[in-house]
Amino acid sequence: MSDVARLAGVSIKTVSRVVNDEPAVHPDTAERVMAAIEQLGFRRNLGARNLRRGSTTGTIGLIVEDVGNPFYSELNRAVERIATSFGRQVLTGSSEENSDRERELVLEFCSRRVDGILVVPAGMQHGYLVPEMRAGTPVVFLDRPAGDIVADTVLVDNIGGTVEAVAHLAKHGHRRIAFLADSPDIFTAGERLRGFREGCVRNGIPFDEHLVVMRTPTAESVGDAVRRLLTGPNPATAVIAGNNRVAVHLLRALAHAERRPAMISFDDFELADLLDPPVSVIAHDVSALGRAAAELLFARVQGDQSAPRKVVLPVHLVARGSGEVAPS
Amino acid sequence: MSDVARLAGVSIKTVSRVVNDEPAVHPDTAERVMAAIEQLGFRRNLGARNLRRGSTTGTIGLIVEDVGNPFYSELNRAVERIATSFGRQVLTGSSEENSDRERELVLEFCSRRVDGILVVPAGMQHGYLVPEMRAGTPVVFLDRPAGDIVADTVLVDNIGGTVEAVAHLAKHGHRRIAFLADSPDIFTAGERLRGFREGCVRNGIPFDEHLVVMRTPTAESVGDAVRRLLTGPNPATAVIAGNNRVAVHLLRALAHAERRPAMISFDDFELADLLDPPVSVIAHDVSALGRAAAELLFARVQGDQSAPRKVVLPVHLVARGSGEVAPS
DNA sequence: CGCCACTATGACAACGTTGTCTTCCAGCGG
DNA sequence: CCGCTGGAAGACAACGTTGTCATAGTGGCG
Repeated sequence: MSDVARLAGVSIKTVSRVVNDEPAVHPDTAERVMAAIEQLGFRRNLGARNLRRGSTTGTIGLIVEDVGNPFYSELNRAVERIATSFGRQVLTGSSEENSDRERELVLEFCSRRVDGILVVPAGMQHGYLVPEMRAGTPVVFLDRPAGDIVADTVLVDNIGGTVEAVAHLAKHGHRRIAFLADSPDIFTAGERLRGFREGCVRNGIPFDEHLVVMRTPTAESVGDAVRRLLTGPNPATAVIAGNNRVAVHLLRALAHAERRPAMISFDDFELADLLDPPVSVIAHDVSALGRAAAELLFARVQGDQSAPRKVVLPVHLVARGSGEVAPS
Repeated sequence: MSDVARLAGVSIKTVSRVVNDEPAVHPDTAERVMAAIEQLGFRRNLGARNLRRGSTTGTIGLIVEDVGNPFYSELNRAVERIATSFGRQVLTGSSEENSDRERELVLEFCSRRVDGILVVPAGMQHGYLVPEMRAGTPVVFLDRPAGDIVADTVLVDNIGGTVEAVAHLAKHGHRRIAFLADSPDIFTAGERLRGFREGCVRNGIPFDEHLVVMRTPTAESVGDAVRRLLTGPNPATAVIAGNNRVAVHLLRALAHAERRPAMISFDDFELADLLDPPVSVIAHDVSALGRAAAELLFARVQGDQSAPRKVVLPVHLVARGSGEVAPS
């Protein structure tokens, strides 16, 4: 800036006035300054500006499990849209389902003085956030709640959705329904399991823990589960996939099976409708999830001091065929 | 920091020494300072630190068309991995295929003094980048080249891949091959069209521009194209989809068609192998694309001054069935 | 002609850090 | 007892901005 000032023959303050479109600058002077800016390729340093003004940095942080997972990237996009509408930029990070990494990312974002943080938490302990939140950084949890603190949270109806899935399969005659989900450490997986139990109870289906497999979904883990649950003397006739990753691995494992069970996936996913048979899903609006969380965050950023809110978004069953197969 | 200093009964500089793990601080003093930091929830302001030290901000910018598109989110993830390994954070932004928005994002990132920028350019004019690059912000273009400046670029072999697709279809007897791609303004779409022409020439297929449709892919635009190209007296017997978005819309448009053409998609996509028939694709390693670009960027960040590089990554045909259908 | 109001500009401090230099004090050898 | 060394800590300036206040010039009005 001082280079610009020297070149334009004005003081540094006048340059500041010009870049900030302040009035009270003579048009000729402004012209000279602009020319100097152009010539030197000057660009004001936002970091210094924010420091001096004590203003917000105009950034928010978003932490998800994996920005490459279509579910989270859709979330990311929805958040970005809202952020853009509020003139903010988004710092993203993948926690890789590791609570240490989550913590590291959050604290790093706080050091950067983001205006707020959206987090799909990996861990169950969030005490480390208390000083940050007290210091004025709003935090909104999405898809999963905070472990041990009260904070704004936006979730989907995990239990209700899974209950509905069980009911749907029961209606089509299934009595042996398998439940394949991610590790029970993950909130959504645990809740969906609860919904699964509840659904069994409500539909008079005896809950059989041998039909439940909860592990980080990989081709191997899901393949193993499929072999175990769907063969033998008393196999499952239907499967509920606890999330989109499980569903994809499940589909691949079933691709060459001689007998395919009925199937319902929690989470919709691209092309589910074009498979053969099309995959029935418990769908929810991922964009709405991101939007709701981001809007809540910006309300906080703008000073909303009301009590922490908990929002639960609805889910709905989309019957496409795979869940309507009768047991054989 | 001065609050911490006051509480610990030391000078502000000593606090600085403690938070920076500098030696020459008495253990007892350090203890007192740490306690004060804990008690006050102090977190050092990275912005101020970077300003004072004149160091880099530890962030890079990534601009893609749409962070929600699985192709770009995979790219994003690969970039994030490299960035993390270099201790950097990633600011992301979606240009929405709008060159003004691209420019805005780039300049905003520059104002924030990112250490470097990765961009999948939307526009063809990048003169605005010259001052920024001269000022020392490295920029690497990925998936598409810069319009009118020389800069590091990482691409995939668009032409070669499409030539291969045509050859494959020709080998299975197709002579009327349609080419459906995104708007010709987009570099990759244009290159793939060139590959398509070249493939036709090499295989003795007369190039028929009526079989080429290049428009932003939506359900409508692709649906229209399908109706036009695949019905009538002399329909196409095979289709090449110019990218993953076109492919998805194409599949949906073909879902209920009585006669399905052979099909090959440029870009692999999730579940392509599980459709019926499985979709043959021109695959390339999206993660490798992001990795290569990010590694090149960090080489520049660390002072590599060599001439701008242009990297072209290979592609390969994955035959799964949809491209091996004989013409009817 | 003197005073005022107003416009255009600049000097200076401060934002939260950290690098440099200085100060203070204890311990030690001569 | 003196001077020297080295460890511990502080004073101060500076990073690139901008808010506040001061200053210089200009034109109008009584």
